[in-house]
Amino acid sequence: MRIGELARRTGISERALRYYEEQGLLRPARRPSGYRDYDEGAVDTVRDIRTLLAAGLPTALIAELLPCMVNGTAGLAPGCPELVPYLEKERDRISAAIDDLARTRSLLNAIIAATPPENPNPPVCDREPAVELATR
DNA sequence: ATTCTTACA
DNA sequence: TGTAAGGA
Repeated sequence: MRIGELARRTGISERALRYYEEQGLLRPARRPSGYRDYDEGAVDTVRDIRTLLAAGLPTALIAELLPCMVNGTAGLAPGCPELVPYLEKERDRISAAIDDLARTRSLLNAIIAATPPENPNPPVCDREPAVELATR
């Protein structure tokens, strides 16, 4: 099938599918026309790629692990025990990131909590804002 | 009509 | 990642 059909059947944009190929996650054949030609298995492969990306794995690692993954009753799983350490390493990296953000949040909370009580008479900011505050 | 590559108000 | 441009 061509990229359009795969995009439809997976719900993934053609842009993303081409990106996955660029990252070595998909290797579709090419037609004489230059059009990419995906086999049926590509549908499942894309699903697995989405799963792994959602799990926070970097594309470089996904490219290496993907061919070794299998589908057990519990879903996508490592094909052999040797892969587990790689997954655990990523999990630890994510845990560390969560901890970092938690610390950042605490700091921000402290700043917010330090807000002065309601002022009887209006504003005290005499300076003009250095930049426009984005309205998002 | 589809897809391809390249590039970025 | 979206999207526009310019070709096949």
